[in-house]
Amino acid sequence: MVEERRLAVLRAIVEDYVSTQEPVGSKALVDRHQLGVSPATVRNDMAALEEEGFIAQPHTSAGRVPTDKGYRLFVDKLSTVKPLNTAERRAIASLLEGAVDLDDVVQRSVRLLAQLTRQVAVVQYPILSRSTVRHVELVALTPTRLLTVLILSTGRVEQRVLELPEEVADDDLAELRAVVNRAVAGERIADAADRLGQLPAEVAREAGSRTSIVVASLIEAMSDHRSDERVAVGGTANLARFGESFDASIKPMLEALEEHVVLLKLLGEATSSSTVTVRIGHEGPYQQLASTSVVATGYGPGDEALATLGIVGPTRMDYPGSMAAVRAVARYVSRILEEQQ
Amino acid sequence: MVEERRLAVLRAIVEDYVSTQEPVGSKALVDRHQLGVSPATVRNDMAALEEEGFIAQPHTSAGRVPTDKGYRLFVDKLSTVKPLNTAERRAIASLLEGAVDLDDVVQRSVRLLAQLTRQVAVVQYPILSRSTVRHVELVALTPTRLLTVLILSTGRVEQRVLELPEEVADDDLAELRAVVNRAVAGERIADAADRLGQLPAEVAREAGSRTSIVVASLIEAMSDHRSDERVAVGGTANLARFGESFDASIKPMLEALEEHVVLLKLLGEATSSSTVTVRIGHEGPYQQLASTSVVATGYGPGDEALATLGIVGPTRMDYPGSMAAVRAVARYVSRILEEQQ
DNA sequence: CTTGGCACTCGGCCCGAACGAGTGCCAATC
DNA sequence: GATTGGCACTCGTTCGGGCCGAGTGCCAAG
Repeated sequence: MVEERRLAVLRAIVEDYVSTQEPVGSKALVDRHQLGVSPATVRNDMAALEEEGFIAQPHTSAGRVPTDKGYRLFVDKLSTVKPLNTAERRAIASLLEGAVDLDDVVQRSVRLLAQLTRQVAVVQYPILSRSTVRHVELVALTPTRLLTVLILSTGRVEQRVLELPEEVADDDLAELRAVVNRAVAGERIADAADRLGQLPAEVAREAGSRTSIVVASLIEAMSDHRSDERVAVGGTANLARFGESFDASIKPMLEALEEHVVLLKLLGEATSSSTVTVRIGHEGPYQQLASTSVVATGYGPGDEALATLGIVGPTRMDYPGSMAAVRAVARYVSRILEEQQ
Repeated sequence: MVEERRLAVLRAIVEDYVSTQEPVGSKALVDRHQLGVSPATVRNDMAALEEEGFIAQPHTSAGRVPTDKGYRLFVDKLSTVKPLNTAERRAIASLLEGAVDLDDVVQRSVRLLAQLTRQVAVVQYPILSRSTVRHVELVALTPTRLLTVLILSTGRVEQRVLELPEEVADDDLAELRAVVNRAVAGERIADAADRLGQLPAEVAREAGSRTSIVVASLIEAMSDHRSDERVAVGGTANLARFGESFDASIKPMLEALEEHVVLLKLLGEATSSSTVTVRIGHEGPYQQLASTSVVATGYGPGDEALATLGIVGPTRMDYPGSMAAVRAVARYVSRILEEQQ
C-alpha cells in the first residue's frame, strides 16, 4: 500500500517534470495530483525514493528530478500506453499511403515521426543483408564502365559503377545478365554472393571468359556492406526546443546525427517490430549523450525486423507518447512494405 | 588618402570582429593593426563610416560592428583572396579522387566543405534538366509494376516505380526498352520527354498498343521535376559554434536546412563555376535568416553550371577563407565530373 | 503511518555601487 | 584641413548584499 503510493509519487514527479521542465516539490505535487495525502507524507516518500536512487535534487533547497533509474522504472512499470488519437492515426495512414517508393516511404516516415513526437527522428533503410535479391541489372556506360543496379525485395535499389579492366561485349553482357539473374534471384544477399562465386566456370563456358572479371566485381560490390549504414534523419529543428543546456547536449547531439555509424549504434540492434526499446541517458554507449534517450523499434513485413526506426531526445521526454508514436509508425511502415512486396 | 585609411579601418574592424566576435573599439584597433594614426583619428573615421552605414554600435558606449553593408563593401572591395595552403589542397584532391559514384562525390564534397570552412555545407545534386539521358532501363518487378531507371550523363541515377494499369509482356518490354533508348539517348531530359511523346504511334506498331501506357507513365516520370531538389547537407554540428543567439539564429537555420526547397532558394541560381556568389544577411530572401550569409558557386564540367554548392553561416564569418574553400571544392568537383563523363 | 508545525537552507532576484571600455567633442598642434 | 591629446560623459557589465520564498528534514502529536 505504501509502496504503491510511492510509485504513484514517482510517476507524478516524472509527468510533472516532463511537462514543466522544472524540479517538482512536494506541495506542487499534491496540488496537481489527487494523491489523498499531505505534502509532509509526500516528502517522506520522496526521501525514500531518493534513498533508492530514483530521484535526486539538483541543490539542497530545490524540488526533485527523476534520475535515469527513475525514468527506467517509470517506463518499465508505471507508464500506461498513450494511444494516438484518431486524427493522428489518420494522418499517419494518409501520409504513408501516398508513398510511391521505398525512398519516399522512408522520407515520409521521418517527417511523420518528427512531427508526432516533436523530437529528432531517425529511420534506417532496410538492412541489405536481410533482403533478398529481386533482380540484377547490368548497364554498360562505356565499354569498360559498368553500372550495376541491384533491386531488392524491400524495394531498396542499390547502384554502383564498376570499372572493368577489359572491355566486355554487349552480347556477353546480355548473356551474363541472364546467368546472374538466374543464379541470384530470390537469394539473400550473402547467399547471392556465394552463388556468384560458384559461377565463373559456368559463365566462362557460356559467355566468354572475360566476364568472370565482371562477376568478381559484382561479388565484391555485394559483399561491401558499408551501404547498410544508410539512415534518414529529420526534425533536427526540434533540437532548438532543448533550450538552455547548449554545449552540453545539443552539440554532441548534432555531431552524432552527422555520424551515421554512431547513430545506428545508438538506435541499437533491430528488434522485433512488436517491441519498443527505450534506452535512457547513460544506458547508451556514449557518455556525451548521457542526457539523451532513444526510443526505437524494428520494422519490417511480418515480424522480422528489416531495420530500425525511432526517435532521439532529451531524457526528460514524454516516453508514453513517444513510444506510442514510434510503434504506430513502425506498424504502418511494416504494412506498407508488406503490400508493396 | 583619407578615404583610403577609412577603408583600411573598415577592413580592420571586419577582421577583428570576425575573429573575436566582439564589438571593436578604436584603441584595440590601433593596437592590433599598424594604422599609423592615433585612436582619436580612428574614432573620427569610425564616425564617418557609421554615418555612411558601414558600421554600427550595438549600444552607445560599445565598440563598432560591421553592418551588412559593411560586409558587402569588405567582400567586394577589401578582401584579398586567401589561397588555401598546400595541405588543404592535397586533402581536397585525395579525398575527392577516391570517390566512385556521383553520390560518393557529393557526400565527400559536403564533408570537405564543412571541414574546411567550419560552417554548414550544402551541395546540390546536378540538376536533372541540364543533364542528358545516357540510358533508360526498364525492369518488370511484377507484371504490373515497373521499375524505371534513368541514367544521366552526370552520373546521376534516378529510379522510380510505376504502377501499370495492365500487364505488359516481357517481349513487349524488351522491344520498348530498345525503342525508348533509341529515342532518348543523348537528349536533354526535357527533349527526351518530347521525343517519347512522339513515340506512341511508332511503338504501337512495333511493340503492341499496351505499351503506350508505359510510355505515358515514363513521360510523366520524366516531367516530374521535384527530384531536382535533391541536396546534401553537412556540418550541422558547426552550428554549435554560433554560441549565444540561439532562438534568433540557430532555430531558423535548422528549419531551413530541413526544407530543401528553402535551402535551394537560399543557394540561389547556379552561377558559372568561375564566380563565387556571396549573399549577406538581409540580402537573402528570408527575414528570419537575416543574420546568416551564403557563399555559393556553381559547378559542373567546363563552365556550364550543373548545380550549386556552398556554405551557410553567420554574417560574421571569414569571407575570404570561405570563398576560397568553396571555389576550390567546386573546381575539384567539376574536374572529377569531367573525368567521369 | 500520517500529519501539522517549524527551523533551516540555499538558489534566484533585485538593487545600487563601482568599474571601465568606448565614445564624442573641443581646443591645440602640425 | 587633418591629426591629436584631453576630458567629460554614457552605459553595459560585474559584484556584493539583502530579501524572498520554495522546498526540505525533523519532530512530536494524533
